[in-house]
Amino acid sequence: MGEVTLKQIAEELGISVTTVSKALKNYADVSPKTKTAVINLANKLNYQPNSFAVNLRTKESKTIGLIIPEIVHHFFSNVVNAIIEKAEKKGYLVIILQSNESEELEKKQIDLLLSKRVDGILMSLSNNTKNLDHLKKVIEHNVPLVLFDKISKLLDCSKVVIDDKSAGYDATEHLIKSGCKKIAHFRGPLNPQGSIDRFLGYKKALEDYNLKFDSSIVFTCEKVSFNEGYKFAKKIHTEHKDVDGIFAITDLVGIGAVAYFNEVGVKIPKQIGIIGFSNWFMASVISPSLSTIDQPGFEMGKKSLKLLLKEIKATKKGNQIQHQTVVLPTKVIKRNSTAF
Amino acid sequence: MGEVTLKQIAEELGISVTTVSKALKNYADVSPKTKTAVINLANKLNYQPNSFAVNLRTKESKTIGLIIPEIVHHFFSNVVNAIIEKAEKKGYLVIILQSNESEELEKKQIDLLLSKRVDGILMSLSNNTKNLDHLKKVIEHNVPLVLFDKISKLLDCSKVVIDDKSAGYDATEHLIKSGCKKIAHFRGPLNPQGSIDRFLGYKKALEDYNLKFDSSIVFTCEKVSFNEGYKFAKKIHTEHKDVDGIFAITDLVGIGAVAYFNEVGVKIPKQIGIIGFSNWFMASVISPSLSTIDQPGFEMGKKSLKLLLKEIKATKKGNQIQHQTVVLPTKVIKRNSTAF
DNA sequence: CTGAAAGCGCTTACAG
DNA sequence: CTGAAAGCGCTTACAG
Repeated sequence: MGEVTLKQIAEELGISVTTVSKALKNYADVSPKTKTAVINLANKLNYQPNSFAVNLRTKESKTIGLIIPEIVHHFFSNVVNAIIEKAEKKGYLVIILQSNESEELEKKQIDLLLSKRVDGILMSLSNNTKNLDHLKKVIEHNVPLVLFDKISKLLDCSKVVIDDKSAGYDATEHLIKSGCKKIAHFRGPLNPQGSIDRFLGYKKALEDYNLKFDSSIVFTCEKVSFNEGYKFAKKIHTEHKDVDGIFAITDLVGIGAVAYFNEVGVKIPKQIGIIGFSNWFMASVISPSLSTIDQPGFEMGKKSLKLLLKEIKATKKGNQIQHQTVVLPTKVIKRNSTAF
Repeated sequence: MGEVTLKQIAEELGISVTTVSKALKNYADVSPKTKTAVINLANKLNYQPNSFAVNLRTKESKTIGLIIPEIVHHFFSNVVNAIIEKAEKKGYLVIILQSNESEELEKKQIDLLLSKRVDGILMSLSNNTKNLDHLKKVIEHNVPLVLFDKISKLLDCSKVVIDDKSAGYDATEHLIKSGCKKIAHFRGPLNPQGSIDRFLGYKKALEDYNLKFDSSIVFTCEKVSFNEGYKFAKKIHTEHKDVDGIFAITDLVGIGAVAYFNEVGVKIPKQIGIIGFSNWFMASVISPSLSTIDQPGFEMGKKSLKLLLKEIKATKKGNQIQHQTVVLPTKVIKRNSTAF
């Protein structure tokens, strides 16, 4: 199939490429008659502008890049869902890359996206990203960048987050108000700000309610996995019999704990209350259903994209960009794993 | 930041753009001295070829399109995971679009990808796609197309699938061998080939083992959801007390059934055996854990991509393409929801 | 070993 | 209202 070009239409109609281009773009200075003739022929030939040529001329790709740690993940797949759906409606396509929690891969991917000349980049940092030079490069290149969920406070760009500290506080407070007196925390890795903040919220809640903080019942998940939840629950059960509440960094970890206690016959929430984080579907259907914090993935994707498109538009116009940080609300979802 | 171009390098070095281009592409007919000088300066200036120009010249975008029904889905997110990971390694970027099970959207997305001039398209059909003209268009445009999982037999292109009929047979046979005498099926929607084939496999197994087929215990899921599994389980429990086995079209539906029976105190697998389909993580951690059919999503993504890249290469060379259909193996995963 | 020239397909400032 | 011309940044066949 020879692709139809402006030139072909022009020749067939005996007019210039310029006029064809203008007619198709509905410029005012083309006679209605010519316009109609061009449009009809273009339709008949099923003309599609060559986007490579358009890109080169306009210096826009109408494509945005998205980097997330992993796509097989309840929260991120929801964010992705929102982003590609909304982007499509606005005329943008989305290239998705996974960092697999690797700083090195993340660096390469940024270079890739930059060399592809995406119009903007949306991303959530890998847990292991410490050096931020690759991201500063994006900013220096004047490519709009919006960070969501896993962000770095050191980066001068727009961000969309939840308040992890207050969410961690709420989760812990919910356990306390459910009657828990000794609350363990299965925390996330040491590096990411989100898991630090949830931990700080946990600590603050204990403090406010006069419960002693005890570092021996704070366990650190490296992988944030079902197995870690299971393993730490076992540790609690065998070495810390007095613990009567657990705040798990994610639902998956919480579900691991639930599975362990179900197995050994410890009654939830009677003997121990458990709350997770994220509100993924699974949490609502296990038995007992898991109380959790609702983390609005779809909203976060939507908002991030909106901010990015705004910045892309501003950059194009050469306007100064006002970076902003949007904090999305979270809420406690009470289910059967906590008695309240 | 003014972008660095070949022209700038050429001027700075006092040589021609042609030579710069050749040096950077390691052509043989450039003196080592010139080559070194060019490469050094290019590195120093952090030169990146303008991909828009390269695309226009080479008529390749090094980008492939991927359309799936939905991304928030265990099976598809695994396929996507494989595709973007492998594509990146091969120098291809992936644009992902969701059809949301809409034929109309799917059509639009094909046009979008075609107008973006992706080098090839990977896709899994929406359940509601009946007219295939948009896909024939892809083939006519000479853009390589590989269908996976949800395919149409009417399309002349490469395909990667599982044998749904034999997998459905295996699932049903597993229930029979576990001692079930009256087996219900919570089937998928009427249109997609996969759910038809699983149903046929179910029917065939009943036949082979001399169990009577009874259409009143075949329920059709429109949404393939947890709620449908729950609802149909309830129907079974109240109206078909003699049913002692259920083959659910997916794990999610199966888990809905498990949830219902747990709630009303029906013992699984003692009173009723249940098997799902797909082997998503959740199936392994609910209680009782759900027996299922392992559906190799990652493998399917990997294989589909491999086929597509092969066809892209062949098309570029103008070679004739041999379409092929790859059937990936599935296997029964025995867990605690079936007694065997 | 080097470079002038053509061309990929489009857009747009400018002249008439 | 129309079109010739320049140009986006690259690649490559061709000449020397």
